[in-house]
Amino acid sequence: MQNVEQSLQKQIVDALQSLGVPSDSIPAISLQPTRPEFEGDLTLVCFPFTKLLGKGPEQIGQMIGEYLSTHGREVTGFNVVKGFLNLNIADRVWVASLWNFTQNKWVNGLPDKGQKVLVEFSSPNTNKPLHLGHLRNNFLGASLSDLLAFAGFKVVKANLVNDRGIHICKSMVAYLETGNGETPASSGMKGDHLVGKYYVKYDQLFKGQVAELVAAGKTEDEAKILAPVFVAAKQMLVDWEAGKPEIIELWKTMNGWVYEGFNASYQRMGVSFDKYYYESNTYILGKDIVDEGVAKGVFYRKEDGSVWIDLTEEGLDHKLVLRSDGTSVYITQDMGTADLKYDDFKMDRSVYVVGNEQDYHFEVLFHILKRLNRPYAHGLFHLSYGMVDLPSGKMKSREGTVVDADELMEEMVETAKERTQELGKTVDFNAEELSRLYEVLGIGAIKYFLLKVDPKKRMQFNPAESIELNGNTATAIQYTHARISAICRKADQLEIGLTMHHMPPDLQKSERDLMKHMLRFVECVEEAASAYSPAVVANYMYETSRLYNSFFAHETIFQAETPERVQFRVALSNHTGEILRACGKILGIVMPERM
RNA sequence: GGUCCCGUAGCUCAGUUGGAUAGAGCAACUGCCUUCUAAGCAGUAGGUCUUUGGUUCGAAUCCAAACGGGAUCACCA
Repeated sequence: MQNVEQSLQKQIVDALQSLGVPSDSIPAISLQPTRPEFEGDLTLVCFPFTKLLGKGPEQIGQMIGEYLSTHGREVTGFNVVKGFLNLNIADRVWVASLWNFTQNKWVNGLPDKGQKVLVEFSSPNTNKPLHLGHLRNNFLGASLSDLLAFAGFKVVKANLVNDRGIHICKSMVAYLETGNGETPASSGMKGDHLVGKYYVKYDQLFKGQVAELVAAGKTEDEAKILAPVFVAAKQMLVDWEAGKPEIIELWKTMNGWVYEGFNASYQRMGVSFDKYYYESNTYILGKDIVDEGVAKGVFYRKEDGSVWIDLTEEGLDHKLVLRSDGTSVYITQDMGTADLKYDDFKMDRSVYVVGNEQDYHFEVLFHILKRLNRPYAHGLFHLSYGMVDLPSGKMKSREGTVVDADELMEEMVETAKERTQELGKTVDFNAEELSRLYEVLGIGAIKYFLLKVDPKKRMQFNPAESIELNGNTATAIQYTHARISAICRKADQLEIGLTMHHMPPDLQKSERDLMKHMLRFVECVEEAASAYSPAVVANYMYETSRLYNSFFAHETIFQAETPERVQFRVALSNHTGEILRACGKILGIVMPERM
């Protein structure tokens, strides 16, 4: 498509010049796909030229149309409706473009861009298991990484694990008080779920103790500070920072259980990392940057010793970067970690996949790093995604409305299994093939469901209805791929080549529509990469699948009139399959050969 | 209250560098499996693009205000 458009754009510029428009006053020419209700393939909007030429848009359209059909080789006809010049493009141009597309092997990835991007995502707390919100984060981060890699960036995937702090101590306190030495092995529970159980336990203990204290005459606020489990958790945090051996030991043990659990979840999710950072190591970082900032005059110190930055020039307010007691706040260690990442990887860009509730935090962080003249400051990007809501609104752990990631994955794989069995097309699959298929379908469905929506937007998930397997879903796309694979298998048997080498004299509408869309693949990937949006790829993939299905339903492949036409349609199918696999690779969705 | 984000079919979402009569899927209703996989295809119905004003040849898209929803504004992380 790019070739066609570029060539036409040049011709249009020529046409305008021949009509007497000076070349330096010609605006950028943009062609758009012709709306289906009109005849034509590409449309030029002529209104912008009316002032340049002093003529009406229809007249201009007529003149440019005539120029293009007499001077160029692509345009075979045209019509002008109001100010819109609709151009018919010769079928052989589409076929040649697609051939060129396949020759370039763009379905394997775009040329190297010579830039490195670090993508930080997942970043879980080690006190509870992953939930639906984490799934969105992880799938976004993983697919963004694959998308950028596909688009030609060198990508580093980083996970900054929040493995310390008061929330971890809460689980530990509850475990010490009520755990009776329970372990994942003894309880049969996944490690992260076991630790999560004690985090919930802590909350129960805490509430009970607060109620008792209130009954004994304390105010609510006093009670919250005096509750013995809270006191114990705070003490434990102090002991942890002091390196008290038995606390460190317990911390390591319980975090170990959590990591085992997380690793199992990550594996099922198909998510992996190149680099792990741990807050237990990074939380001390950043204080030297505070000193540096004070010395440079970027920060200022108040009489009480606290350090601040004035961001009123940027439209924000004054922000604390170090407490009066000299301890760090969140942003202190984020400054330190930013430096650390750059020291480790010297990346050109750094993406943080973090929920939009932290928009303000990252705005502040990025401003600070710019003020500090960090060399990497201009490559920072916060991929801010919306939360996943339930029909009842926000997920609330206290109300038990959290959708657990492991449970959801299990349920969807089960749903995929039931549906597959109902349809009964997999009788010759062995047990291993079946379970792999259920996994691919179930996990794919969740991924697609979460990825097809623009990351920035909040989205809704209804747990009562499991994720659809019909319509705009991964399953339907996977099904299209399985159909294509069947075509390719049959073609193989008949010894028909899978790569395009025959040019049909004319195209059917469904063939042309599919081809025009296929030719937008590169453009789609580039757009998705620059928008940091896997959703662009997901929508493109669905449209590809839809157009193929339409082609598949309207045209016969192996019964086509001539052997050339059969070969062409086989090749068209095969190349569609390549595109679906490429999109699937970007989104982390496996395309099965059969289903 | 300040700042930021969002508001498109009954529901879930596309479409937003300004272009023609705003698109899919689900749900509802009609057709299509003796033929390459019907997890599909084709069709019907469903819209004052929250509202009002502005910018212009042209606005779902840009600007302003209002209304509605959400987030954030900690010496929390």
